[in-house]
Amino acid sequence: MKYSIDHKSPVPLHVQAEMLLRKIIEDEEYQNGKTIPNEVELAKQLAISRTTLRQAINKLVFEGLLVRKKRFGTKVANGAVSSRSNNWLSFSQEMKLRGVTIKNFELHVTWVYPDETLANFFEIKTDRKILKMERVRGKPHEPFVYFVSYFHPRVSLTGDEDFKRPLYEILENDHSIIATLSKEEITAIAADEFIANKLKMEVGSPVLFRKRLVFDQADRQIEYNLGYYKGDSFVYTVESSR
Amino acid sequence: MKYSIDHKSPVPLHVQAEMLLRKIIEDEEYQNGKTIPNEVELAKQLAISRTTLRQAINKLVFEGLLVRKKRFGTKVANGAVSSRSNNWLSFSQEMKLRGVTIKNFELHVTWVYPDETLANFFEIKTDRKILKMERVRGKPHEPFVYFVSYFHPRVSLTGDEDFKRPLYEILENDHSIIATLSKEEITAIAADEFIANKLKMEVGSPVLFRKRLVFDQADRQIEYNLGYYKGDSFVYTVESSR
DNA sequence: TATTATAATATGTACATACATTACTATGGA
DNA sequence: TCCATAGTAATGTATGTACATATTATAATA
Repeated sequence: MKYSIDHKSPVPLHVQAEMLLRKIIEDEEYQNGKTIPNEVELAKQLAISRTTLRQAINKLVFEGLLVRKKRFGTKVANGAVSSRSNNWLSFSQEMKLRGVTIKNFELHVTWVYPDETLANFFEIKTDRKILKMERVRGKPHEPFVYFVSYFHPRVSLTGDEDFKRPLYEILENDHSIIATLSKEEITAIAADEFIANKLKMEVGSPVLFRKRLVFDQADRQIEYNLGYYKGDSFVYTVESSR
Repeated sequence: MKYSIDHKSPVPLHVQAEMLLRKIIEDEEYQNGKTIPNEVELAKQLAISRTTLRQAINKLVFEGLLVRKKRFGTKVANGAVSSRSNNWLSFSQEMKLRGVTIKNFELHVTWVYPDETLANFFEIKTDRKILKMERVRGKPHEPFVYFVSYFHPRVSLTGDEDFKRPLYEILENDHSIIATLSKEEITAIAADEFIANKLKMEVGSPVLFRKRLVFDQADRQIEYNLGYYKGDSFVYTVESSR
């Protein structure tokens, strides 16, 4: 059998089923509207109950990767290919998909006192220093994002870690923090002198401004992130479902 | 009892439970980190099985409105207040929440032949006319969005319907089409003459440009929507989870 | 006092089962 | 030929049950 599940593994069956379905989704065979095996059959093949399988399928339907249709079956959604919970690709991964090689060619880490807004968001006092990270990304001589991130003290970054690795990887592997929720606000602004200088563009040019609040699995504040994206050269994609 | 479920209603119990939970989420009482009643207890109170209740809770956890914590219970997520599957609020609802009264003060409906891109997206031929809808929204003398929407022929709008009602309501009630997925691309651009005129702003001012592809529950193309939001005066919010 | 078991309480995982609903398919009669 | 009807194949809804696991509070012990 092409796909199977390990009943002795400590990984929950429905999680294994979910991962397995993700593989199926990436499988060429199922890309062109071909339905995946029906629930009853697939459950039997994997030797798990239909209920358990359904739990996994539900999650992917929620993410918009699978589409159910009564009597017909369940198929891979239109354009689900490279999706994989799209919002959560890190910046560098995102860019890689678009065939752009990205470098952090300016990275600046400092410890600062938070202002009112920050202290309030993190629920800490203003005399507690936090880590501030600034990054300019893009190709040298052609930057297109300027990022500023502030991290909650509980993340306990030293400032010396290797920030060339994706940030979410560092958090997951080294700090066991899994970011699960983010709230974002996006608007268009005109570049002021500071930003224009960072992005090597003219003052007044259109900039996509994104504020992102990142929370962990227990809904605790992790990161406060501001991004200034050079207009035109950057497209932000969102996928939402209900 | 404050909340209850109607077992005779044709509405599925888990859907009723979900709606009920949404009410609980909006309830002041549960806003400040207070846990909602535990699953076993709540299921007993509502006279439904724990499994069914869990189905409803899961959905809201997915949406990021509820947070589970073993031994502690399930609580309303940080800042879930006005969320309610945020992405899917219609424009006017969204604005209402922010205390802004919105009017469609310019509405223009025509039938046009699709260009290559559109025909390709809708999977129709270029000689098949489709409905084009243009809207300027905001307060009179202070517009802040210019929308262009194209609809797939299967939506069978006549062009004479009352577009003062929210669009998704029209689709759901009158056409039994439920939009379930949208893909969006957002970027910042400088207003050209046409847009500047529509939004009563200067040429070159920053504009948030949003392209939105809307699909129905069966993953079929429904709407192709372009939005030009006046910079600064509009903030686009996104909530994502994994 | 400090440390270590233990109990209690909530969610987490998993199964078997039954019947409902939907939408397509085939069949049979007018 | 056409239409009504029954069949059937998939997902949808719902329950009852059992045990696992994580976390906190409390009690027992060193």
